[in-house]
Amino acid sequence: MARRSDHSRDELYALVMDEARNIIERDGMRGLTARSIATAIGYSPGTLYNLFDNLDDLALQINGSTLDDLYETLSQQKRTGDPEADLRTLLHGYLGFLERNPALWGAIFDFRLPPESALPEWYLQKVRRLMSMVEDAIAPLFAPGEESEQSQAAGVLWSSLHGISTLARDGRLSLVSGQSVPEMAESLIANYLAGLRARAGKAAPHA
Amino acid sequence: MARRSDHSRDELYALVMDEARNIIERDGMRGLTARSIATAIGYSPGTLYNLFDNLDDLALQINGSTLDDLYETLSQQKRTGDPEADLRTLLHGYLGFLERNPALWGAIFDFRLPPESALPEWYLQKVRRLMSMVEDAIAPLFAPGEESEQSQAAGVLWSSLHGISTLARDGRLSLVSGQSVPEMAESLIANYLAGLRARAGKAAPHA
DNA sequence: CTTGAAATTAAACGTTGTTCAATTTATATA
DNA sequence: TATATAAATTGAACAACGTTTAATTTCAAG
Repeated sequence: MARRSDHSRDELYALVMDEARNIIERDGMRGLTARSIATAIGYSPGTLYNLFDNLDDLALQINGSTLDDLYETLSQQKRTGDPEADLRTLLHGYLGFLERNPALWGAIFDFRLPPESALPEWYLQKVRRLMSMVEDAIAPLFAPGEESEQSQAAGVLWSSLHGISTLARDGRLSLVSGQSVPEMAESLIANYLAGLRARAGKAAPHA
Repeated sequence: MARRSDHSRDELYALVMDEARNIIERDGMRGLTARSIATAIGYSPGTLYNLFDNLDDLALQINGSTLDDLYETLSQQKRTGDPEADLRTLLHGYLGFLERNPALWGAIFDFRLPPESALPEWYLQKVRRLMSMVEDAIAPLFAPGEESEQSQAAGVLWSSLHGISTLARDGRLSLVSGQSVPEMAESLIANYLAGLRARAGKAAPHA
């Protein structure tokens, strides 16, 4: 019925986000309901709507913060300048993150906003920031003026990796004998880079 | 309250499936509710439970039939025996299907069953059957005894393609200038195959 | 013609996301 | 310090959801 001073607005926001993360990691996206969050933190469902537009907004905030987390993790890695080595470093950072936060990472792709509505710009920027890490790693393989090819290649690598880990998560890839995500991802990187290098060897030397 | 003879059991099943497909293609997975299907076909919600275990089961049946549709489509294509050509044929069959049934195809990946429960065997077989088409296409690149590498490569190609089209669908790939799904997919195939061929050139010749 | 199984429904239950008037408190102003 | 204003919180309500069940009607078999 009334105003409380248990938590500041920011504290409450953090409280909600933390509890939401707990629930997602425990019960998946299906368990994330307004009431489950509210009762867990000792507030009423209505309070959530003072902090978030709706549950979709809340989910989007969660996913945004997960993207930030991954970015922070990968940012602390060292780069060598060698594309394959750096890509593999990124890969294992990514896989480690995925292992530590499987459901939280899965939530990024479980979440679908209502059709016709697009992801907000602030969210897309977080994705772009991650993808440009890949772009930087493969930069040595491209000549000046090939920025478009470079970002396309980064996009291919990024989304392919996403595809591999996503299908693996659903068990949709438990097909033949021992196909592990790291193995498949390594295969992707090694072979795709080989292709890129071959192309560069033929086409690049002009300047 | 009573038995009707408007439709046989099979007719009713088909009626439900068709209407479910309509709804998914119009409103996405979010619009697929027991009541929306039932009222559209002039039955009551309860009737659905005479045909399906629950809505998850219904969704799984829909997705299974979508996998079948794609398989039929791809099966009618001609193969040449050249891996790259055949893969590109498969790719464009896939992309065409995706263009004709965007939401229906998306439903396959939107759908998440409750955690801890796995996809049924009959469903996984439909996925495997599709993936083995890729496996067959790249067969010439592998020597006898390399079946494991071959199916791994098929898995990589399949899930990477899935990743590309999925991220594109959500607008998560509209990043830089003109990155189209076909372009990215072609890049994936061309470069990954180049890598495979290079490897084969070095390692394969033993028999 | 009777009997039993199958199909269908209305109604109900518990849960969901979301809104809103009412209420309490904190803060700013005079 | 008293008072007005704004903010925060809630319970209660609403419509929609998935699902179950008892009751009812019809079909098919004996």
